[in-house]
Amino acid sequence: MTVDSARRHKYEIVAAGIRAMITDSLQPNDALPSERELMEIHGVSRMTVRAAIARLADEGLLYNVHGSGTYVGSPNLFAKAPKLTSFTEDMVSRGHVPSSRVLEISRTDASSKTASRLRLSPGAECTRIRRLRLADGNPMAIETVYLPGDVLPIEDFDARVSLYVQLSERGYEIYRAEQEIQAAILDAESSTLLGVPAGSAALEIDRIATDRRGLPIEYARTIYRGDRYSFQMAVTRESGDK
Amino acid sequence: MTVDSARRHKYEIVAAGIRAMITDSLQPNDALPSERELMEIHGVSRMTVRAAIARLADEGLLYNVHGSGTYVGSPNLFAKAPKLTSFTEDMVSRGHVPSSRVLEISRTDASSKTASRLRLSPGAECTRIRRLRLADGNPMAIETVYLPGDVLPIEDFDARVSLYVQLSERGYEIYRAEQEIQAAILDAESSTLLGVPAGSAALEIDRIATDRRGLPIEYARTIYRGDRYSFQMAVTRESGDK
DNA sequence: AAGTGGTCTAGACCACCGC
DNA sequence: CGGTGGTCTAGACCACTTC
Repeated sequence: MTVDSARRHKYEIVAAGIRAMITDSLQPNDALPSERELMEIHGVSRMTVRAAIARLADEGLLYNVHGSGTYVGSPNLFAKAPKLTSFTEDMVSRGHVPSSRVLEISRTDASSKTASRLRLSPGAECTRIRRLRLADGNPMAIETVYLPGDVLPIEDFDARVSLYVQLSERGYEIYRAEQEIQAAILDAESSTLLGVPAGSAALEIDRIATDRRGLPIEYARTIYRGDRYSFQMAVTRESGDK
Repeated sequence: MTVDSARRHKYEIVAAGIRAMITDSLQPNDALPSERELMEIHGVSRMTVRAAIARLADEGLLYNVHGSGTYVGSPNLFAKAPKLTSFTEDMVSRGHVPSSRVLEISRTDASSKTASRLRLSPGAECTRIRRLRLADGNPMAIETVYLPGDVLPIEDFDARVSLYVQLSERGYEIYRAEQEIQAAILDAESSTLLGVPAGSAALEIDRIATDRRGLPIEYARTIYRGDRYSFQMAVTRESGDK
């Protein structure tokens, strides 16, 4: 039984019902009952059925064919579209146990580049946190985070608590980010920290994270070991169209 | 005037109207008229207004705050969520002129890895196309594409026409893909082709592309010059939730 | 308390697919 | 042609923010 009585919205109940129907008795590319049939099955209006289906289609669990029907997606397509995650969340979702070692916490004046990324005036105060990030106790990445000074003053940072949780507690809710993924080669210092030979391949991910209003909250540069980390995602054609 | 009389759906007309309103007279974080007001302005029902707003919010142009209003997003957040693009489309959107040089076209028996990626039986026939990809005449990437033999027999391939167009003409509509982005280091052959020193950093993007039903159509491995190419995208938190 | 977006109903017509 | 998903209407109540 997948009944979840704690759900608040009807479309969530319907979505759960469809999920159960798929795992119980449907194969990839099988047709779902029509939207009108699902209305009667769940005793809801068509819009509610469609809201549930839209949700599941976003996840790649279903796909629609206009004029024909709604079908079950293929199992190898369940990989989800990329979303904004902290290192901690990312590692947990990959089945690793995350941890970290603080390399540096300091208050600095923003460089012109950092200032423009965080939309601060040049030379404004910011907090810089550099950490070695580990997965299952093994070095995975080196992360350098810059925060505007008033977002998280250096003296308030608690190394034992997830950064995103600390930010949330102070009223800064990260919502959106722009990321850039580049290839890099490890220098002597980084390769030593990560425990690989100098000159090894690495993945560098730069991120500017903002709240809903577009106010920059975090600029992070993370250097991942190329031999242990890759970035995976599902993409579709005609993103907004359809 | 942004009036587009050729639009088919009402929500597209409303969306165009909101777009014009933003560029004409609104600043980031300004509030939009309420949904009820927009109903009257455009003479449509509320659901139509909401469909238009949802569209624009997906693009990052707007954001909603429950109980408060709908607001204009920040201009630096207009970068869009990643979507499935061919090399040609990707380069054009970056403002480059794409071209390519065919290095190899052959019919091969799928290796066990390739076969499993394309969901073929091991040793099945497939078409392999290896091309040097250029942007503005300069080497940018080396792309190796594998297609199931019945999707595009080797003798039907036309090097002068975009691969995705050829596939579409044969009834294979690519819709979705899973991509993996990794760090790599160029070997002697690749670095020569790309015109950079051996040992340079590179970005490797592996892609399995399928149609709506999840049927694999293409497996592509592309090695990009690390000094000229980076992968950029916008991500949000709580992808499906909200 | 008033106004906002979020969910939901019970209908309707249209565009498209397959027989 | 009937059945399907896509769009749309004109209402309603709820959850939340703001004052």
